[in-house]
Amino acid sequence: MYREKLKKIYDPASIERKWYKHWMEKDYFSADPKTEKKPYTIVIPPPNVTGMLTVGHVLNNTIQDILIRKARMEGKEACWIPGTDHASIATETKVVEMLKEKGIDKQDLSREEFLKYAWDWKEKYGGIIIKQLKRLGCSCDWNRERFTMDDGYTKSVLTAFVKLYEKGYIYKGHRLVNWCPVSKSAISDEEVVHKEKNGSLWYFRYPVKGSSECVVVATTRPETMLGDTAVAVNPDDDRYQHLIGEYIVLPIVGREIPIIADKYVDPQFGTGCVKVTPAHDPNDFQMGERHNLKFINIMNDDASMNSNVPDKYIGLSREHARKEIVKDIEKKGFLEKREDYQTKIGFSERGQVPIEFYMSEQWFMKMDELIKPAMDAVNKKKINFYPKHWSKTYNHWLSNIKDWCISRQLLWGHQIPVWYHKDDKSKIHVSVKGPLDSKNWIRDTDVLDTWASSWIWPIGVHAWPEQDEGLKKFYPTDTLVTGPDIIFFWVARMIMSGYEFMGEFPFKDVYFTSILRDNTGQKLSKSLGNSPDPFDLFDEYGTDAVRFGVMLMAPQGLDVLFSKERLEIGRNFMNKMWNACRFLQINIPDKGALDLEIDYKKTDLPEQWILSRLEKMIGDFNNHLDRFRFNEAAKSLYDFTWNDFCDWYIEIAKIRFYGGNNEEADITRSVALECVRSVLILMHPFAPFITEELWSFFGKENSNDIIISDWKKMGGLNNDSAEKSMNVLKNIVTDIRSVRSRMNVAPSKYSDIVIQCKEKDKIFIKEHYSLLKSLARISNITIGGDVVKPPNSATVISNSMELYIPLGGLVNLKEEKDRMEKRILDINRLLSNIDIKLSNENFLKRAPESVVDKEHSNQKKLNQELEKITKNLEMIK
RNA sequence: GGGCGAUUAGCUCAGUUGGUUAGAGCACUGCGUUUACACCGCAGGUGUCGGGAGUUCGAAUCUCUCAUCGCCCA
Repeated sequence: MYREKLKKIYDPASIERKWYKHWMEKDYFSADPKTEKKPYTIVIPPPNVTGMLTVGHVLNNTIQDILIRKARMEGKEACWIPGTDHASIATETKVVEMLKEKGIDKQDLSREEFLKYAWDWKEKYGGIIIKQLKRLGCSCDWNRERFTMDDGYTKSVLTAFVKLYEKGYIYKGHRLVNWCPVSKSAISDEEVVHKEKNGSLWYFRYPVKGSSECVVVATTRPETMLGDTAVAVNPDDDRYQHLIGEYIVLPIVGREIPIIADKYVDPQFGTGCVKVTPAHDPNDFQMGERHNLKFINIMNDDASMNSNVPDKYIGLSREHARKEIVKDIEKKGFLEKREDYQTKIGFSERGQVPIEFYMSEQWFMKMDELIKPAMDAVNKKKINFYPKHWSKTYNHWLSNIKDWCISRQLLWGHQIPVWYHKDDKSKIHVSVKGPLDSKNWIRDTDVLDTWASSWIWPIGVHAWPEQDEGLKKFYPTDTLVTGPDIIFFWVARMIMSGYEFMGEFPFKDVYFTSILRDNTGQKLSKSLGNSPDPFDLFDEYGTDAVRFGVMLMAPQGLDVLFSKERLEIGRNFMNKMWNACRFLQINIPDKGALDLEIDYKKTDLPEQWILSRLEKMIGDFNNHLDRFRFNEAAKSLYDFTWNDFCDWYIEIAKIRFYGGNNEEADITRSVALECVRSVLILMHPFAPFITEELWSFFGKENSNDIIISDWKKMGGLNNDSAEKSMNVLKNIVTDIRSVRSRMNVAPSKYSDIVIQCKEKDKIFIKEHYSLLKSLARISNITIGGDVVKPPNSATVISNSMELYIPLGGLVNLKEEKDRMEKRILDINRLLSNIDIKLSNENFLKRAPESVVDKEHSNQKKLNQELEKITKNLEMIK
């Protein structure tokens, strides 16, 4: 059958489009819940719906695609469920900014009006990242694409809320929460980023009422003094005993506040006397509760001063208020001193401004029962982490967990399914559908934390709480691939919700990807502008090359310094593969040759060797993938293909193809085809496009597309003795080339060679004359036990044979001598190390026999070599 | 302060359960355009495996300790 020829130049762009379209048309990606086949499922970590693809996504999604494509080829029902996340704060922030540019203030819009804008925004930008994932080659089941704010998913989220509410796990409380003054919403502990900042510590004198005495308190936040409702000392602190129970007249404000005794106060720190602001500090909050203090909230939701402060400060920003307070305190003589002070400040991850501790009414989720099975899952290895050291971080977080603040004062998200009766606010209704007499009720205005939406992703992508066939077949999933930065936000919480609602953990293995950094060590991120656009990389190198290059550079568990240059290795490899195939194609006659079967009995040493190497590579490759060592799998494939197959076997194949023996040539064809096909199969998950393209040329007649071809496993072609013998030949070839290169013999010239060796070696060498002659560029070989060294010849000892290459005047005796002397030094060093071992009785007694044998045989080999070199060195002297 | 990780060739990094004459890519040097590939081939040089101690017959690999750097949590 006629097949068209491979193009001389490999052009990634055209074949990428072609094959993705083909796969979609053939519907290879969709997963059938009705099949008998064993499922293999992954749910994508849903990217932000309005996000763009980053190099991090490339890494993460390539790994998932590798796992899914491999599973599909292994005959499993591979199901990769894609989708996007509504990313409450991030999206709302963007929409608010967009509105601002249009001159619209969010405050002036109703909920419905704002949501209309937000959905428009989502429609406009929502599809981008999905298109990008397709360009990357992801074989997701696109029929199952989900968005966390779809109706079905929303129903799941609200169901989860209602169930937990009914169980008593969700409650409303008036508490101090982390407050982001930019988004004007509560945020969770995990969304607060602590940063070390240079600040000041101010010491204020607070006058004691009815006395001339003052106490000195220190603070990093002077403006909060407007909300002070006590001063506290340690009950055992002798310095202040007489003041406990007395009152302070708060400067500027004039409020009288008590001096209380509380063990929380560290007498060693500062003056041992602290101001207490219960409405703006978590520790002070607790003291406030213990001592029944007043809670005075001094801020608006944007962190400006509210009407609970003296008139002149009302409306000032916290920064401005701070300056004014310090100025006024100083003016009134209450400022003791100011010191430089390093302090950690919590920043809002999204708003990029310092958070406030702010009193407000919020919804919380109790964690104490939910965490128990979740900890168990990882500790008892029902879920395995790769790399496993993340389980420590996981445990530490879970054992220090506090109740989760799940409400957000935002509009974009899942509105909390709680209704308050218009006539009696204390009457509440909690359900998915809402009250029947809805006109009598008002719904809670808050939305859920995005993570309280996405924590049910593995079940919400199906129709949970309905037990639909998708849920039954594809839950639990098999592997989760995600970044370690969301281990708390998402991974831990999915484990909790999965067990809570399904009684089964949502996945078996969690692979934590590398974090990509630039060459200064900074994390690649869009906001820093140091992340290249993956599309530029695809254009420049080809998508397969980027996928392969990224997989090659990302070892399990370590961060990666990413640079474009490191992708070149991927590109070069694709080019190498392409050209190796082209070579093969040129040398395979059109008719029937593609269906040649290997007859192992007729194979010669190089064939046995390359098949054995292939066999080992297949074993290693599978082994690495089973342990999620993607970089090592890629490396095994690369090494075999380049160093064994291309550098040696193809060169040997040329001898066969051009040698005129058709039977030999056909054996070579069958073996080379086996190698190429195996490599293509294993390589397909890493580089799907080029392998499908090449497979269309090299698959057997009428074979399936590679994407659904059978996976490659070891098949018993291991042959250690062939590998050993072949290594002898390869060493001889390399040694001869090395001599020729050193002596500046032109590569185009052929030389003669004289080999002095034992009879056994002579027989072996004679069998492989043609191979040696061709690979080492030799015209005549003289071989035997009694041959003599020709004059003016260079010498090399290879595998206990002495090789002489007559070179006439070309021999550089000085160089020959230096080289031999250097080698003698090396050998002596190695021998003395061996001597030390072999003269150690404990080594002989305790080391395994094979190790001792190896030392003996090395010793023997080295001694033989030493003897021969010494002899030859004598000859040149 | 607690936890985790890193430190191997000029650079970027592999190195599985202790036994290799410690590897790769890039960079560098020399030669080369032999009909798969210059995104190539052949040949070549480079290391006290961060310091110190310990366990062991044997340590890049295990333990302890110190140093430097990074990340996470308080």
